[in-house]
Amino acid sequence: MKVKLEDVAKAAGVSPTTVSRVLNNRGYISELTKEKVENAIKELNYYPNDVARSLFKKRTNFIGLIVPTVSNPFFGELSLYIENICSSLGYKIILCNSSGQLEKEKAYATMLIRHQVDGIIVCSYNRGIDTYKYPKLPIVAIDHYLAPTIPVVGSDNYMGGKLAVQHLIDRGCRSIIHINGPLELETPAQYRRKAYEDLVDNPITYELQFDEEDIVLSIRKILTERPETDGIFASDDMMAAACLQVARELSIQVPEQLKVIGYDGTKTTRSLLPQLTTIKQPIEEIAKTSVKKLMDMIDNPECSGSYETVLPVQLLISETT
Amino acid sequence: MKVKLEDVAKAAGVSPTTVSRVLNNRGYISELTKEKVENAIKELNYYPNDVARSLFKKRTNFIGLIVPTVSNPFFGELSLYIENICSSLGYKIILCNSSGQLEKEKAYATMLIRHQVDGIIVCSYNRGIDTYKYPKLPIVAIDHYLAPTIPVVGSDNYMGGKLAVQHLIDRGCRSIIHINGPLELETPAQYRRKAYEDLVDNPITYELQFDEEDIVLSIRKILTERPETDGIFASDDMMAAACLQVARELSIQVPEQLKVIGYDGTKTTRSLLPQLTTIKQPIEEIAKTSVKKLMDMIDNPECSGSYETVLPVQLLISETT
DNA sequence: TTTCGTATGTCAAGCGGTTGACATGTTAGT
DNA sequence: ACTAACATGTCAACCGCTTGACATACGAAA
Repeated sequence: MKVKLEDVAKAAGVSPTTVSRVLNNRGYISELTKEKVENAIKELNYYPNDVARSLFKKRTNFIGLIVPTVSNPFFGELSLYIENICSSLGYKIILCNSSGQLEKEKAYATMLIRHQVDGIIVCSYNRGIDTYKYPKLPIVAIDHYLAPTIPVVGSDNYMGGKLAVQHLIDRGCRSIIHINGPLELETPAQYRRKAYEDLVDNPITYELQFDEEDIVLSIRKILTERPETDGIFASDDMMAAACLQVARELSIQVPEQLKVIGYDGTKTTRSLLPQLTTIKQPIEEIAKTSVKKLMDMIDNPECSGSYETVLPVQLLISETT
Repeated sequence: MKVKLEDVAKAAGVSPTTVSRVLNNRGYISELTKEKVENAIKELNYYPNDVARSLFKKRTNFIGLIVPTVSNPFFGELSLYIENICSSLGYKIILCNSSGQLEKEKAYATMLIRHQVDGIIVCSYNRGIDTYKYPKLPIVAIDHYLAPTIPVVGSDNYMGGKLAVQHLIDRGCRSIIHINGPLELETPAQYRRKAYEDLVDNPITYELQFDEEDIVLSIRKILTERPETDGIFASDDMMAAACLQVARELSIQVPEQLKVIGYDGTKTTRSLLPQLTTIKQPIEEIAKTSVKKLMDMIDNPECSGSYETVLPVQLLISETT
């Protein structure tokens, strides 16, 4: 049987209440008693049961984190920062990889509520999940509009798109295309596209819907069909990498014949593919801001605060443009 | 106030016991009652409190996952698979990024025990954390020897090292060095090094201890000091990428003058740096096996099963060798 | 008619810890 | 000697749900 508070009390020769007092630093405790209790805890190898504690306190110190997949460098990095910050604040992360699937995301949201999480950070695709309307559950969305009442933290996507496209134009590109994934529906990321469409005369946007192999396939098709293309603004670095790969296959010289710019600028990308010109998102800032916002909402259930936070992005020029 | 089981009972005009029966599919319930209860649940927007349930059941369905950092593609991918599999089995993941720091890892282990996790999967560096000796807590380690009793799942590191080094030799390298991080102490990954040292006449292993910039710095130093080097076996793809970067800086032609082989072969690396020759670890298999093993231990507290599982690796030849 | 399986209800204990109320005793300060 | 502050204890309620025990009905099969 597991050691419980009562056992500690017996071993220390004090009452359960006293042990609880020591554990929670409440009321009056003499140094002596405190030591006795602490010794008993060590000797019995006692760990307080946080499930019981949570039940009583109605506070679990759990935060749900829903991302499409942590294996993507952007979300991986974001998750790392979010987890680190939360951990330093005494919160724990329940990790959910939704794969961008509505059903999965719904199931995760339900699970999180049942587990009485204190709040949720969502950076996944799907709208209209009623679960998010659960009374006063603090939720922060990263780069996605979930509902009119849910605050959004993200980077300046319009500016990012503008920086990227303007850079391609400055480098002399005349036939620029834009490639993005299926992710960008109803998200602030649509502003990247908006910027592209605002800056370019005959904007052509490709929306690639499938998994990786399909993406390479699609890009090959695009580049073959539109050989005049001399600039690609990809909506993330993985897409940009796929473009570079296809360009190599087709013996298209980058950056001479074709310039490619990505988006995200994660550490991983910068390590593995430092040649890639890209727009760097302030991932750590996004993490900090979302956690801070969430904490505000948790501590202050009514105050809504600013609805949308937009953080600055940065153009990282390298060798693909 | 939150809706509770009792409220549902009232709304449905039945007893709490009956609601619980519907919720848990126990005992006799007529279709009619079931419907009444389910309707009440929907109308009241009721979510059962899993904290209370866990307390009673002494089962949380939580699995702790300790990794150095999910932002590393290898651990990110591993975490994704582990989470997906667990999720499909009704388990939730508590994510812990230890940064390889002993103190952090200890704190995480304690936290997980307090939260009554049903099991822990560890793929972090540190040995000798007493917490892992907590009575009969099911633990599986990935690629790390934590304690004599804790089962280890990993890939065939010796074979991986051998494949890598033999490949370099076959490609004509005569002066091969090995670079690894600080991670490889007391881990099966040391066998990669062992293989290297077994295959090469004058083995020279560099252990890089610091963060990324330092790594690039160190590699630059190494390549400058040992210009005769014509082959590098890096202990992971990130290191290999750093080598490639430095080679470019120093105008060393890869693969003509220098051949580089990495280790891990994650999807991310294969997307961002498809040119890299590397040893591919069976990440999904590692995830599956560890989860399965953990589940066995959870369901079957005594049975220990095989202590070490070794999964096959694969040489992916590309353009850097 | 008896008995069994079905369907529901009431009740109370329990999971492990927290907390407030209240009692009692010890010190120290005035 | 009297009052506070300090130190500890007992007791019971509570967090929300589960479960076993037990009671009560109803219809159907034996």
